[in-house]
Amino acid sequence: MNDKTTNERQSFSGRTDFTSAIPCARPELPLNTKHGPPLSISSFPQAIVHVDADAFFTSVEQSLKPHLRGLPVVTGQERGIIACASYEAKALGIKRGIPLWEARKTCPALVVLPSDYETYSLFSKRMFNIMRRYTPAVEEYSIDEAFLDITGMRRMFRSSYSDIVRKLLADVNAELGITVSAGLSISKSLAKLGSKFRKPAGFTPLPGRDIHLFLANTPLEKVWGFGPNSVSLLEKHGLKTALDFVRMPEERADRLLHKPGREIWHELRGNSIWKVCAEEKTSYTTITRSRTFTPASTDRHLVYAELVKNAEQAFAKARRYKLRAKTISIALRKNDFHTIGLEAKLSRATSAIIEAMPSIKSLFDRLYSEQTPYRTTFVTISGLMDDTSRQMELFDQNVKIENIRQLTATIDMINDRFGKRSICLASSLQLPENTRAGYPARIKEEKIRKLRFSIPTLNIKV
DNA sequence: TCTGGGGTCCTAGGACCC
DNA sequence: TCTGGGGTCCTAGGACCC
Repeated sequence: MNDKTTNERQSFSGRTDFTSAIPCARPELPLNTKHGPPLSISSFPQAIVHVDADAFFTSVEQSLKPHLRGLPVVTGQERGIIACASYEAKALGIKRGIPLWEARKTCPALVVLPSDYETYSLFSKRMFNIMRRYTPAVEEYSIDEAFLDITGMRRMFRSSYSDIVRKLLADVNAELGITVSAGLSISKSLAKLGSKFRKPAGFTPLPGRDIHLFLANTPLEKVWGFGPNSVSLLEKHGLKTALDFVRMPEERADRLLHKPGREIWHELRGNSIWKVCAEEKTSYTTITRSRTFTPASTDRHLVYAELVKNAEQAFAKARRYKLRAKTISIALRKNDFHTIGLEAKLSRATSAIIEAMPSIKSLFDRLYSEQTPYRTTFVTISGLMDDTSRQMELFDQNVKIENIRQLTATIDMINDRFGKRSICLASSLQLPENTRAGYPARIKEEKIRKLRFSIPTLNIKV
């Protein structure tokens, strides 16, 4: 028996350090009777890393503005709600999602900044580029998270997987002045659990033979893919930890939670189901733009203008990705958060908002009711398809369509050069009467349908 | 958790066809 | 007219993610 490794095995429940490398040769360990034998892993083990930046937005701000380091900083000024809190702010009990006035009450010295997404995106890109120096298999999962597949990289770097990750974290820290945390294991789910285990600037390797010990201390809600509904269902069946979940037969996991549950079951056992996907996102199935305005408004023109603004942005994004939309839906959210919507199919898929304007106007007129305060407007375009092929339909007014295409392209160019909304639709400017756009793509009357928005499920634990 | 903004995937069930 | 079985496609709604 080996004392060192025994200590390491206890490290998940005790808070001691756990930084052993995945591929190190260690003597066979005695079975831990409490948590049972290790899980058997059938697939070829891969080395997957999950990197998660610590309090990303505020870290970027503190990196760029050294006088903010060590201070409680939050972003989200423009919304009045905290989007990100620095670790100094978190230490004072200030969390994401709470209103600013409340946070200021707790901490009068709080530094409140507006969110600067362009800068954050730039840092994000730099961070991913640092990762690509280690492996081309980098999946940009979100602005501040990535998965890396470093399987087979040990020889090239002449070091263990753990040391590769440590070096990567050090590079990010040195070059960007921000800290990130990482997990290293044999599946995405496990790597993700690892990166969350110790933050900030933490690194948790999770070797296959110790998975069961880690899962024994992982509550269900920490598992990637288990939301409130799945957790409450599993708890009703007497489960408490991720280990309870993976110890049940696969068929039972499948019966309770279907395909997603079955996949999580495999992932947590170290059978990698979800591959690291390094391909850049090139398309969308839906594009949504929404905006909340405070206070809520009963002003028809304002609400309509906000809606049109969303539509303009949604179509602009569609054009950026060379897509056109067949379906458009709009929704309005009332002050009580009740949300109503309508959806319609266009007679022809389009990427030009002026073609869709009659439909938007018509949907809005049906949906809007006077004297009702609305707080949010939504526009979603879907049924998106490739817009690069110029297929003219036989009976369409081809000249008109081509004119619209050229007009739209010109407007895009001007807005690119002189800034967003240099040219925009008059109806998005809250003018009293909207100009009628007499363009051909109209909704088919019979195609309009009501949208239902479900109220978030309440999970009451008995 | 006092509620911003942007997405994805899965499943069940119905329509439709042979 | 009655009848069987099976496949595909689409839609609505649920659940989850950052």
